[in-house]
Amino acid sequence: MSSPTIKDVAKSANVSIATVSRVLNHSETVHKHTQERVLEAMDLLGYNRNEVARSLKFRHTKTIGIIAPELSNIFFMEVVEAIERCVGPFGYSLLITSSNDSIEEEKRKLQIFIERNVDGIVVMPAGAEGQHFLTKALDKIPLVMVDRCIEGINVDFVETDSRYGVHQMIKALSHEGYKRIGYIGGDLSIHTAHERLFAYLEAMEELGLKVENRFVYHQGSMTQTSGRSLIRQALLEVDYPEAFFIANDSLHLGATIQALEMLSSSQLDQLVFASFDYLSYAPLLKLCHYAVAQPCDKIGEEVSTLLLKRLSGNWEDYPKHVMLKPEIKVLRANGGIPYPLGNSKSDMLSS
Amino acid sequence: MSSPTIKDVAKSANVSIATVSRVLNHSETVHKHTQERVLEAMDLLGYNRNEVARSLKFRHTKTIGIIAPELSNIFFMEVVEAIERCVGPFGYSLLITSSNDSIEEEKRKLQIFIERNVDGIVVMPAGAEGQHFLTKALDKIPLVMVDRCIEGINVDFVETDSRYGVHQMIKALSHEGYKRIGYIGGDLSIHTAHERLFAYLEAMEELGLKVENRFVYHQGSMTQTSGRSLIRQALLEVDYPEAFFIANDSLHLGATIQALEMLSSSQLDQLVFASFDYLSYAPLLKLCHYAVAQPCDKIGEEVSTLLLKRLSGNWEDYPKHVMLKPEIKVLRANGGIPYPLGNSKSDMLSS
DNA sequence: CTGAAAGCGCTAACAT
DNA sequence: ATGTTAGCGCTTTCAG
Repeated sequence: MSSPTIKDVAKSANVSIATVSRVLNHSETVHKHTQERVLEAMDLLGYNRNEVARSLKFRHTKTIGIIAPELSNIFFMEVVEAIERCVGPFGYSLLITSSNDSIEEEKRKLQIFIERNVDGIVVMPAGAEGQHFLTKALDKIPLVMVDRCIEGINVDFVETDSRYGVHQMIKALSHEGYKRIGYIGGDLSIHTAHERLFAYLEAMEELGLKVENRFVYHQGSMTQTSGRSLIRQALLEVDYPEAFFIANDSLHLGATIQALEMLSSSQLDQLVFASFDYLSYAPLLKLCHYAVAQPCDKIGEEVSTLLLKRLSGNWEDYPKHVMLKPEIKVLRANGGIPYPLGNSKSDMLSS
Repeated sequence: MSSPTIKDVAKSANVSIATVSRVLNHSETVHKHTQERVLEAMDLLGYNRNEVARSLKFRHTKTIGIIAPELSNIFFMEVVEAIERCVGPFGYSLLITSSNDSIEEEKRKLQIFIERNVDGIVVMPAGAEGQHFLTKALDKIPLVMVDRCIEGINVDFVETDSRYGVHQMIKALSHEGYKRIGYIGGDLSIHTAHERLFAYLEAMEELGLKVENRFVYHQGSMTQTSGRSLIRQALLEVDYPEAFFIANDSLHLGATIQALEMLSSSQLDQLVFASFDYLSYAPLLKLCHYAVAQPCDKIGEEVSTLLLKRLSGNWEDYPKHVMLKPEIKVLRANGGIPYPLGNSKSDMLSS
């Protein structure tokens, strides 16, 4: 009928449930012979430990809740995969859910995680609003944010150095001779969109390049659809710039596809991109001369380390902000040309 | 200190725990005034329901376990997203894990799911071995397989009609005038690799096209890396075919990138692909004339429907095999030309 | 070395 | 309308 419990095993092996529990937990204090009988009984009945009962007893579930804006995004999933590799060996499983880029949904999912007693939470926030992270229950649950952070919410946070990455992109474009560089990004309420726009502005200024506001797009979500429509607006102008920096891979994908559709091949030869992110299909983005590759594995590792540390009760450096250096890719096949890396404030990085 | 329980709330509101439980469960039989007091107490203490305790009581966890060969694969994650959309409204959360394409890992993850009392399981099997799915515990847990099935394991299963898709691809290529069509796939122990190879062979025969075994590759996993190395072998021959059918998107991606690296642009003009899968970056796969787009959302829906049905105790049509018709894409921008769809055995499908 | 019993947080008879 | 209590499956003192 219902799954066998230690009670059933105990009866079958003619011992008490305490003894069954002992062999389950590899206690040394149980007689060889008894142990065998118990093991046999377990086998016979097809017994499986009930983790939810243990969870109730121990007040931990050995699960980490993860909230991502979408699941079908390679970047997010690569860091999730890395997290699983890191925390899995410690017995943790992942409860993964999507916020669908909605704060409301994020709120709901967070509540579910709390009620399910997850031991830790990692979230890639959907937006700039984060009051829901201030709830009392979260005082006891380690929470680390990834990729996007929220102003006023001081929690452990790991991200890639956007500023460094963007500066390198603009520098590379400039070094190649481009003076007019447009920008394609997303709504400023998205942390990375905000960071990257300002880094772009800063870099342009530093290099003495003029920013043409008409070609600086920062609206909407950072999706493929948005990428298409933004670049479309630009390409509809007669005097659009030859180069664009694009703030993430979805936008980049959309922009490339749109450009391929709208432009003749000679026009295409005159259009160059540099962008954030470098994922599995990056080699196909032919207009791209330079890209910033985020260290997904490393991000996952850092998140896990932080989580495991908090889980073990160590809060000494809370809240910690870890900033990872990305790798700069020069796509020579597409026309990118190597340039001197680094700048006054950052140190060298291999490509 | 520790999270407040109904006990704390009861004390604070000066009622019994039963009453607290009643307001928690929206029982009608509690006095308005009492209810208010309880609600206030909850609010004051920051009470959250403990789902683990409820799970123990109810013997269900409201969670569905999902095992995918990898998480950073858009196809898998799109179906997972669809599943979440379908079962979420019924209160289910997803415990998602990767088998890393390893049977051993799959076995381990399955055991974890059983011990955690997931209510249902969906798995995209890593390989052709599936003895571990025969364990007694699974008699009580609905399990549905997706995309790949395992011989001898009769469970609910939903897949895309590979045969139909492949036939259409070969037909399209043939209609466009190609007579020599190679095949790039994976190890036959992978269900889809097996299905698609035989469909290819069958279609070639049906159309009176000669199969050249030298250019029929079916080995290794269906990954980007494998795609690169397989097409490389082909392109190293002087007389490689002008057209190839490729069995999935990762292989396709690898093959395209490799071809782009190895071939001159005039050689590239002479190379044509048709393939299974059509994902977000598909428009960039320039060598592709035709593609089979799997209905990810529909797959997720079917899986969910089946799962929910079993979960509600309805096993009447078990084991059910649902086969979904894919959509055929003609990539005109890349040179694909529309052709008469359908064949003697299948009915028409819009493109 | 083994057993009895309490308790983790909650629900649901069964009482009152 | 509300309180008392047993019990979900397990671990863990405390006794023997």
